[in-house]
Amino acid sequence: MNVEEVIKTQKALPLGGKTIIHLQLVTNKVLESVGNALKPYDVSLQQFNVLRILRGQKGNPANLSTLNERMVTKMSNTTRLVDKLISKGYVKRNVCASNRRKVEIFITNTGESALIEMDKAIANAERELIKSFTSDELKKLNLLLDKF
Amino acid sequence: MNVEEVIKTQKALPLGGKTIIHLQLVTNKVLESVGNALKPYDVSLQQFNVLRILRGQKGNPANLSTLNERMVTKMSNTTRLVDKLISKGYVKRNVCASNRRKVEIFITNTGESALIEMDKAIANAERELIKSFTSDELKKLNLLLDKF
DNA sequence: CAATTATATTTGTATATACAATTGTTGTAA
DNA sequence: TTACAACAATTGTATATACAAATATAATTG
Repeated sequence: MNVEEVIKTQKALPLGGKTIIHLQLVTNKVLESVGNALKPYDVSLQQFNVLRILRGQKGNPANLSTLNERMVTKMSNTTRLVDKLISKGYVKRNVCASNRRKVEIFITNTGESALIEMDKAIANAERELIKSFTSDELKKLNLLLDKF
Repeated sequence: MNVEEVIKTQKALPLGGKTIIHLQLVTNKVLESVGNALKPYDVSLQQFNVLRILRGQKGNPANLSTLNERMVTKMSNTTRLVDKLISKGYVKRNVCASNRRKVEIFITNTGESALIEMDKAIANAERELIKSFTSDELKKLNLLLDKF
């Protein structure tokens, strides 16, 4: 992906600015590809992400603040995101007995099995995205990204 | 920026998936920082981007399709984005005389001087974002991003 | 030259996101 | 024990974005 070509600019961009734009373009591509992979399951990347977090809880419930902390993008209205997952039957929500301010959110069996399918789709999309990288290059890339 | 720490996961992520998440996290940070830099000028990153494209035209008008092609993120409703820039007095729009389907969009003098201020703010934000990088590292990062 | 197709933009609508205000509950200190 | 502050989630509202449909103009073709 050549930045100058994608945004059709004739003059070379300064290195810093180019990097910033480059990151945005690559991330756009990633989000589009991953979003498409999830389309058949009618969930957004955020929703998928929440399902994965809930599975990671291994039966223990998560409350909203926990979800918010662990999501890739914080979005303040996790309530409504969970509402959507509930309406699809993928998660359940109870008021926490010991502290009625909190809620307990669980993934359902339906959610778990749907998630297994989504995992496959996402794995394919990811494999396709990084197909030009060697494992060493990916490591280098992660080390560089760590510097941000 | 340590991915596992940010999303508070205990187990190590697979390299490919980690890279994908890493890119999102870094880009979130970039967008937040750049967005904050533009806040005093009451323009979004997209709007700033359009102003820069128009300046690059050096007096020549741009029509909507040209803008769309050159924007970092395509968004289909460039009309309304331009509406907002017009309401701020930063750009002007005329119907193209030779082809009445097209519009001609120009940056105004007000827009040019505002843009100079925004440039400074963006340059500061970018400098801050990439402060831990050597120029060589930035080059390497761009080469790796090209592989997507 | 009338009808059709292609082009360029605009508009409508649904969904997503950000931010602030509100509600309900719990903890705490006078 | 009654205020008051802190906490957790929810709701309201404005703005942003994505996608499809509609409008207006121009080009093409029989």
